[in-house]
Amino acid sequence: MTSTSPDVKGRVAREVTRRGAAGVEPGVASGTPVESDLGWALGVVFRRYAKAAAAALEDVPGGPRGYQVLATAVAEGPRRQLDLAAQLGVDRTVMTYLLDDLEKAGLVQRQADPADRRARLIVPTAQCQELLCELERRLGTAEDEILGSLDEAERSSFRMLLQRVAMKANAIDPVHNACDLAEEAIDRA
Amino acid sequence: MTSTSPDVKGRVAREVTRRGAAGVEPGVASGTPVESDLGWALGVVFRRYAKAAAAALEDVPGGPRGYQVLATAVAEGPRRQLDLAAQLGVDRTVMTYLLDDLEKAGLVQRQADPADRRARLIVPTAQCQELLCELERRLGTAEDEILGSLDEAERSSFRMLLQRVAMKANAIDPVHNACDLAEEAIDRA
DNA sequence: TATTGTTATACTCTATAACTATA
DNA sequence: TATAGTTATAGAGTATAACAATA
Repeated sequence: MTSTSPDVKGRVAREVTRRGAAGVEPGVASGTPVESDLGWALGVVFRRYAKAAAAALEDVPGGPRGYQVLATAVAEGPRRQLDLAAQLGVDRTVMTYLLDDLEKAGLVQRQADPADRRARLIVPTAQCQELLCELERRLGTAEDEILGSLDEAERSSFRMLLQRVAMKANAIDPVHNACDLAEEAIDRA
Repeated sequence: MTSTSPDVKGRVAREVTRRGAAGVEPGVASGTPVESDLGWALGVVFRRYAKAAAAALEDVPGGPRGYQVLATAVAEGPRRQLDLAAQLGVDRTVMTYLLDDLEKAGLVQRQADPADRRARLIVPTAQCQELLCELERRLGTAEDEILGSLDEAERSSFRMLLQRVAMKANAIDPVHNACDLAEEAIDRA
């Protein structure tokens, strides 16, 4: 635990992102002095969750991303390929590869949109529905493990606070604007 | 906001990682039904923080990773290049490039380790110290913005709970084991 | 002419392997 | 022989650009 750092000055030893906004590798925290740091804790928890989720979704083509496509397609009904890409924040070319794999696995089908023959509607198969139920279960288990150090009351408190922070973060960041896109999609339908 | 999802089944529409454990692009949440999900919230908050940190550390060679190197070097004193790499969880080849840039910017120097002429000690310069103070300030501001939706009491409560979750996550995951490496380093010195 | 989706290509980041200089 | 560090190379993953089909 870098247990050898009595000379840390203030928050200088903080752990920021542990990999920038683009890296991948795990990275480990360095211990005592940094553990009071938000960025460090956030990074550790997030990566732990990401790792657990990736493990739970290992057999899904495209991993977590593939899962998101399936979940969205099931939850919101058949959607056009490009809308799906925009909503999930993935590049449209990536979406092509992703769907190639998912289709090959028999989890979705590409159907021509009767309203616009250029577009393809992504429709989940029955097999997809089944799989999602199982994945749901696994992800729930993973969540519980992550929050294992908190009792029930703390857990719900933590979830609530995190939710509020997330809501604000999401509101501030005008990223891809899935909301607007979704809205448009309704109008179009 | 995917405001159009009255038919969501259970937690099927949850947002996992929004990019897998390896992706990069931002990705946006889809709204109402998923906002009760841990993975979604975690992803949003983490990415928001990562983004803010990256922006705050924009002028640091190597970005957040470069910052970590500097912070560690300052906090723990001159360390050997390879130990630093192991501790921060970066590949040793990446560390070479990283240090090339940091050295070019006059933030660190590579000095031959008198105890082992193969090794290089990474020593921060005075300029590095100055820069770190400024970066500390910026990062603190970024943190405050992230937690802007919480009042003081909630903020400290959130930090505490997150810390506990992080401690456990960090303990469970036997990743690179910076602790052991650090321990070894002491014995060696 | 603009847009959906595909393909091919290029770019970025990271890891692997080979090399040097020391030990 | 093994290790610290460098360099060159190859490998994912992503984004850009050109293309076909349709609007």
